[in-house]
Amino acid sequence: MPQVSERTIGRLSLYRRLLDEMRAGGVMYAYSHQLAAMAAVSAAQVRRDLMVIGYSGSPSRGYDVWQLSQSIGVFLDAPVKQGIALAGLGNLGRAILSYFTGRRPNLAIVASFDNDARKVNRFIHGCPCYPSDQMGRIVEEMGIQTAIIAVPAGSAQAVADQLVRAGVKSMVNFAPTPLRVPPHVYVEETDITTTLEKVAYFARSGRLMEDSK
Amino acid sequence: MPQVSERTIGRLSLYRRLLDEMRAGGVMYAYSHQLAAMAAVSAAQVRRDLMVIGYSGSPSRGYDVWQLSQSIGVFLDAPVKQGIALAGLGNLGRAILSYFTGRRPNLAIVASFDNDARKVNRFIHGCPCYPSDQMGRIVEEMGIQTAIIAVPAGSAQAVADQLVRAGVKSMVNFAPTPLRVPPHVYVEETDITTTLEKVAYFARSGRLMEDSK
DNA sequence: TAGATTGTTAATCGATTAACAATC
DNA sequence: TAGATTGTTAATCGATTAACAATC
Repeated sequence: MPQVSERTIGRLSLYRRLLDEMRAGGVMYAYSHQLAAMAAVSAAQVRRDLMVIGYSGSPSRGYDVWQLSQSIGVFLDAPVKQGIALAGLGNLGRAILSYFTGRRPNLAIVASFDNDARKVNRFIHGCPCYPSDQMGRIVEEMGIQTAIIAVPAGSAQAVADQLVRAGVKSMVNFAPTPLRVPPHVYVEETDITTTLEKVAYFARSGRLMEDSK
Repeated sequence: MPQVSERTIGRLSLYRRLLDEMRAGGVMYAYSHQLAAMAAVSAAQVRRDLMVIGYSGSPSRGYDVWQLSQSIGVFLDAPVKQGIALAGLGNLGRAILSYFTGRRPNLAIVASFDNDARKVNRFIHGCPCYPSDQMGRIVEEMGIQTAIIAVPAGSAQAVADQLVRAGVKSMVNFAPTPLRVPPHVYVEETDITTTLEKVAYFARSGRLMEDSK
């Protein structure tokens, strides 16, 4: 398998979503420039990304929508079921859980953790919720390698450390504090305050976009 | 004011958060390499970013933590109060609202919108919730230029169109469908499915990180 | 065929890093 | 002073785009 950059992975995921929408609309073939317009990238970029995963289009008809969606799936999806752990079942944790449940066949949040006695030892959105102090043991036993951190900033680092010790290899961090992890662990930071600050800034200045046109 | 890239804005926001933590811990001066380690960038990058906003450090003591935090604020923060609209008060909308309330003095979610009769015409987390069909009028009257989209995928584009017509210039989109907007509008896409797919991919392959070391 | 696409390479572009004289 | 920092420029790196022969 080729070495694929983070951005390419993100775009492939997006292409698949767009393709699935097209397929639902009865479209059978798509040209690179159509996909490009929807994904807001260049047509050459689309072609290059698809080349990377070894998929070819036809000069006359473009890309077969269904087959391409399948090919992206082969590349992106877990070959076997891959469980995800969710730390923290506050508003955000529950939103993620309810939103993600059932989206991808081989990718599911299989265990969640919280301190709140009212949530613990129950099923929430179809997912079992365990007490936080058993997180390390359960994650290790289940062989979970991916985790979502949706706990308050104050406990995020401690939770991350526990997860890494339990064998987790990649995480999404929603807590507003950057995590320090060993180099072999991949962390995607998604901080809402930073995002809002950025967006508010561009609402005021707006110049970057104008200049690029 | 200089032209500043999207990434730089994001890093500045992060530096400020780190500086504020340091300040809370009683630290008065910070060197570029300290900030760099915490933000996971190079020291030269930190220096360059701070140069961009016109802030200088001292070769002997590094950067004054309090003054630097202030300087970043002058650059990043809204000079006057800047209101944000929130479309959709499901789990995710409420999580964003409760999380962001009171974080930034001049940046606040001042109006939220939903269809649910049980939420409408009440204050939720201190923010008024209005019926969705009045969104355009209210956003326009309040002069709101930034919006958060936290509605289901099916209605996201229609909501975005309404917001753009009402004068919104930048948005954060949490709905799992890319938005089409005029070129003068800035949109930050934050799709949780894509993020999870990406992170799960790197849990399996993990090669990108190993190679970069 | 003619036309618009494709895969693929070369050129471009921008961000990041490395290097170094100036500074405290 | 000596040492470690700083601001600032040049070199590097990687991603993106432009270009074009090959293809249907």
